[in-house]
This record gives sequence, C-alpha cells and structure tokens, in this order.
Amino acid sequence: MNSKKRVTSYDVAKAAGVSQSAVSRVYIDGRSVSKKTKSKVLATANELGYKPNAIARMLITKRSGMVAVILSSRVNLIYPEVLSLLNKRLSEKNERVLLFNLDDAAGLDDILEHIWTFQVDGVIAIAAHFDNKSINKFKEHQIPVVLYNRRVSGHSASSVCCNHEQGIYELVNILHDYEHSKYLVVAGPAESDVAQERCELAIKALASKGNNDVPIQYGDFSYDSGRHAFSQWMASNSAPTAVICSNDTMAIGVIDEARKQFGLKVPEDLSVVGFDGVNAVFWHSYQLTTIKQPVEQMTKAAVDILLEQIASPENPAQLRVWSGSLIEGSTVGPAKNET
Amino acid sequence: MNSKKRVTSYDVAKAAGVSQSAVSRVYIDGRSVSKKTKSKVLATANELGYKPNAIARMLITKRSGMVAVILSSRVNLIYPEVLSLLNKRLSEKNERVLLFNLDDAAGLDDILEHIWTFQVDGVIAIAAHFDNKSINKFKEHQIPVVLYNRRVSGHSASSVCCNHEQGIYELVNILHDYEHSKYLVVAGPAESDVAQERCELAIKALASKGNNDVPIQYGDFSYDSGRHAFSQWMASNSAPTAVICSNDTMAIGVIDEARKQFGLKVPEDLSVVGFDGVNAVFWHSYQLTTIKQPVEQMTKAAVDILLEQIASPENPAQLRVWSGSLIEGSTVGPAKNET
DNA sequence: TTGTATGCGTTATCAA
DNA sequence: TTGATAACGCATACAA
Repeated sequence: MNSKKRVTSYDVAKAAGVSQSAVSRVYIDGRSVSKKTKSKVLATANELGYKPNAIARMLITKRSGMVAVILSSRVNLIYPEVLSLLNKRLSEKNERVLLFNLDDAAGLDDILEHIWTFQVDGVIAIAAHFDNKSINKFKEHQIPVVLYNRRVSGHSASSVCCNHEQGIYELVNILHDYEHSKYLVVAGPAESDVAQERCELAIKALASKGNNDVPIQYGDFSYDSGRHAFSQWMASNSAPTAVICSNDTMAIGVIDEARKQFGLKVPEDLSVVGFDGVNAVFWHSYQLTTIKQPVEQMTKAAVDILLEQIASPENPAQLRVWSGSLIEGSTVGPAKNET
Repeated sequence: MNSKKRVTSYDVAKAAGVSQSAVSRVYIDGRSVSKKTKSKVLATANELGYKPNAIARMLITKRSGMVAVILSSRVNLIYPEVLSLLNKRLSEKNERVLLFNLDDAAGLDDILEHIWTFQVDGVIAIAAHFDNKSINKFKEHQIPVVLYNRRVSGHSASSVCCNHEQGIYELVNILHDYEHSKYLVVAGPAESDVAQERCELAIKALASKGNNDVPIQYGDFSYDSGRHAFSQWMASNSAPTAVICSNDTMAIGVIDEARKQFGLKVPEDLSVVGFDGVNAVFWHSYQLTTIKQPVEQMTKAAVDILLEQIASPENPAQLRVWSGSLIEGSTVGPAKNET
C-alpha cells in the first residue's frame, strides 16, 4: 500500500504536457486558456484526482475563503438558528464558516489575535460585546466586520440589528392598553449587552407610561432562571400583573412557575411577554406573545454587507435595522386589578 | 494613513538583528533557542505586532489546525448543543471548527471534495449518512474521521454513538409493564439514518413483546410534524394508548395535539415517550419521559478519538457506545384498556 | 494563448 | 545554538 502523495498542479501539468501555470489558469475564471488545453487539463486532473490546494491559494491571493463567526457562549436559543442560516448563506457565496467561541475563559482580544492569523476574509460577531478599541483593530488589520444585534458608537462598524426599542415599546403599549400597572421585568445576564439593552428599554418604555420604579429580577436567559426569577420575586412580594422578559425562554419559565407554584392563570391572572420569537413560543402550552426577530432578513443582510465590504473595503460602514414583528400569542390580557 | 503591510518573520528578524529562522524557532516548542535571543525576538515581535501566519504554516506543516464539522441540516434540536460542545472542546485542544452544511442541495461527495482542499486535520460528521465508499475516500486522503451517532458496517471508521437499542428497549419495557397494547410510532424523516434506526428498533422492541403490525406515522423531527402525525392517525383510526416518538420535539407536538384537539390527558389517556433529552423535556408543561443522550461524554470522546487518530493515523478505528439515561418524566402511565 | 520565473510566509534540513 | 537555503503548492507578471 503505497501512501499516496498529494496530487499537485505540477503533476497534472506533466501528465497533460502543459506548463504548471496553464493548469493554474484553468481553475481561475476569466484567464485566457484555449478550449483545447482546458479540456485536456481538466481530463487529466480528473483522472489523477487533482483539486487545487486551498491553503496554497490562500497564501498567495490573501483571501482565505473563510469567514470567522464569533459566537458568544451566552446561550440564547435563537443563536443556533442564526448560525445555521449564516452558514448556509455563506456557503452559497462560497465562503466557509470558521467558528470562534467567545466564552469567559478567552477574552475577545485573544480571539481576535487568533483570527488575524487565519487571514479570514471577514468576521461576523453574533451578539458579542465590542467597543471602539476592538473595532479599530479590525481597521488596522483591514478585515471587514459585521456585528449582529450589536452596534458600536459612532457608526464605526457595520451592524445588522433588530430594533429592540420598537419591539419592546410595542409590547409595553399592549400591556398598558390593558391597564396593567404592577410590572416585573425579568432581565438577562448582566454581561450580555443585548440583555442590558432590552432591560433598559423596558424600564424606559414603562416609565414613559408613568410606571416608575419597576422591579427587576435577573436571570441568565435560561428556562430555569426564568422560573427562579419569578419565585424569587414572589418570595417577598405580591404578584405583579404583567411580566416583561428579556427573552422567550425565560418567559416560558415564568409562565410555568406562575402556573405550577402559584396557581396563577395566564393571561387571566398574569400577563407575560418575551422576545425573540423562537420556535417554542408557538407551542400550544405557551403561545407566548412576543416579538420575532427577522432572522432570515438579518442573516441575509449580514452576509451581503460583509461580502460587499470584502469586495470594496473603502465602502463606509452600514447600519441596517429591522423592526421585529409582533407575535400575538395568548399570554396577554386585561390587568386584574384588586378592588 | 499608510496602509500597513503585514508584519512577517523577516521584519522581526531584521529589527531584532537575528535570522528569520531564529524567529521561526521561537514560536515552536522544543526548538533550540537561547533564552537571550528568545526574549529579544519576543520583545521586538510584540513591538511590531507580529503573529506567525497560520496559512503559511499550514502549507509547510500540512496541518491546518482546523477540523471540519459536517452538520446535517435535518434540524434535530439536540445538534446545536452538540456543535457548541464540540467547538468548545476542540478550541481547548487548539483546533478550529470549519463548518460544512450537508443539505439536500450539495451532496456528500461535493462536500468531501471541498473538505480535502482545506487540508483539515480531521473530520467529525454529525448524524450524517456515510457508506463505506465515502469512508474509503477518507482513507485515500489519509484524513481521520469520527462519526457522531452513525456507524458504518465493518468498523472501518471510528464512531461515537448513543445506544439507541438499549434506550428504546428501556422505554418499550416501561410501556409494556404498564400493559399497553395499542401503540403508535411517530418516526423521523426517511432520509435520516438516525430516524430510521430508531423507528426500526421501536418496531423490533414492540414485536419482542408480542406487539406486531404497529402503525407508523412519519414526521420530520419538528414540533408541527409531531402534531400532524398524530392528527393524521386520529383522522381514520381510534386512539392509541401509547405513542413512541423518534425525538423529543415531535413527542411534545404529539402531547399538545392530543390535549388540544382530542381532549386526551397525558398520561391518563395517552402515554408518550421521546428520545434525546433536550432541554424542553424538563419544562413543566411536558415533563416528557425520554432517553437522554450523554452529549458531554460523547462530544468529549469524539474529540479525543479524533486527536488520537491525527497523532497516530495507523491506530485502528474505534467504536464507543454509551447507554442513554432514562429521564422519568410524567408522560407515561398505565394503559387505559377499554372494557 | 502559452511558458518561465518569481513570490507568498512559513517550517525543515543541513552545515557551520 | 545559529544562519543559509530549500521546500510547501499555488498565482501572477512578463516575455515569447
């Protein structure tokens, strides 16, 4: 069993009786090759099982055909879907996804240092915290970046965002119209920018309706933390009539806890809203009223913008914002006001 | 604004007054470099912002530091978790994940051809269909591969699997002990090997208990398909007393459909079991009785085996199988036998 | 249209 | 321990 050596363009060239550069040209669109040599090269290449080596190509062209996707390990149920869509759309454009995990162990700086060495064509960062200092590093290294659901002051980086403000105001409006006045906000983890933003917006929206000093319980975006947040609050307070959760999974936790531990009916005794529009909000046992992020459009735009910036690095940074769409579930109803 | 050129080892060498190879040696463990030159090189490298170019390194070492992960687009809720864990464990070993999507558009062959060009160190395929022909290609290209929840006849490739047989027999045993006799199997999509295996095992297990000709409804692993499968069956048949679903998400769909459309109580009127052990099975509204795959152990083993085979390609293929663990929910009870 | 020669940025080999 | 030099496999400028 002779351990096969890799077939190179030289091997093909020799076998086909042409020069190495001729072989190379065959695999690049728009290079001048005669029909005859092209077919000859392709035939022998096929015979020998030759494929151009992507690594060698990267070294010379300075394009890797890879896009780094930075994923925060803060698990929000919606991100697997986002990743999957990004991957699909990027493959269509002939770019591969190289995954980087942003957890607490390795800081962003370490990851970025790592990313540069791979000569990736661009970077998409999903809900990760970026400041202008980090963005400047991208500029220095001349690598385009698109932030997903994050933005940075001064429009220095392209962003694709869901309009949290609009969505949360919409939810608060509905609750307000039902005359709720005893609110509880269940927020996500303090380390998450998205969580913090949604929480602040909820507080602001409530204040604009005259509801001040609304209490906040913190969770970590998980189901259990939603349950826990609600029971924590109930341990030493009376029940709210409406709970605004920073994501759907916690909202579902709140609903279950309210039903199971406190015998509350949703929405008769308690209204609950979430955010994201994950699949489970449609499940019959919950039918959560929430805001759905337009992931299809957002992922498409993220990829389009990134490729555009790869093609024309001098283009200015873009910001695109989508309104979320209201999912009218059945977890919101009139406030049950005590007499 | 002078567009910075990339800093290379030559630049560092010149600035530090040493040879280029000296710089290179500093970044490779176990190469002989004096303490003095090492510190000198590191200092100037730091000053200039030098990092070795991973691409150039790949070209010469023939190791890319990347592992291709093939993900089937058949979305089963458990795979995002698997991917996330694999990514984490591989990063710890200093390997990056390069994502490849196996959807219906591009066949496996195309993807494999693509993979070779990236000179990945190894491949992990999650629940993707592989035959011996594909496995042989890996052998030809001398790239180690580990299959996740798939195996191939003749032990020709390493696999990490959950023992579906044991798990499904355990579930069937429980149902049998409760004296069920009217069963329905809700299977996954026909294209999925895992789905097919689970379905066949369920039929076999039921037959071993004397239940023959058990009807099968097909879904696609999604919640809606679970609901639909159940209502389809009910449209022209009487209710079963037990439903065996090929994954948790469909099981949850079945429960909701049974409750909502047919007024059945779970488990009083209908017992339901699933498979996988996704987070949602613990949610209070469902508390599904199911089998949990040991994803932690399986992903760890997948990475360990792969790295081992990368280090010693001559090692024989390994198969590791774990039993799933029973999650005793509250969706199984005694059969309600008609009088 | 084709071939020659050079370079991409590293690691590996060898002699000093 | 160090430095010169040759790969790695391709793309590209230039000459033919």
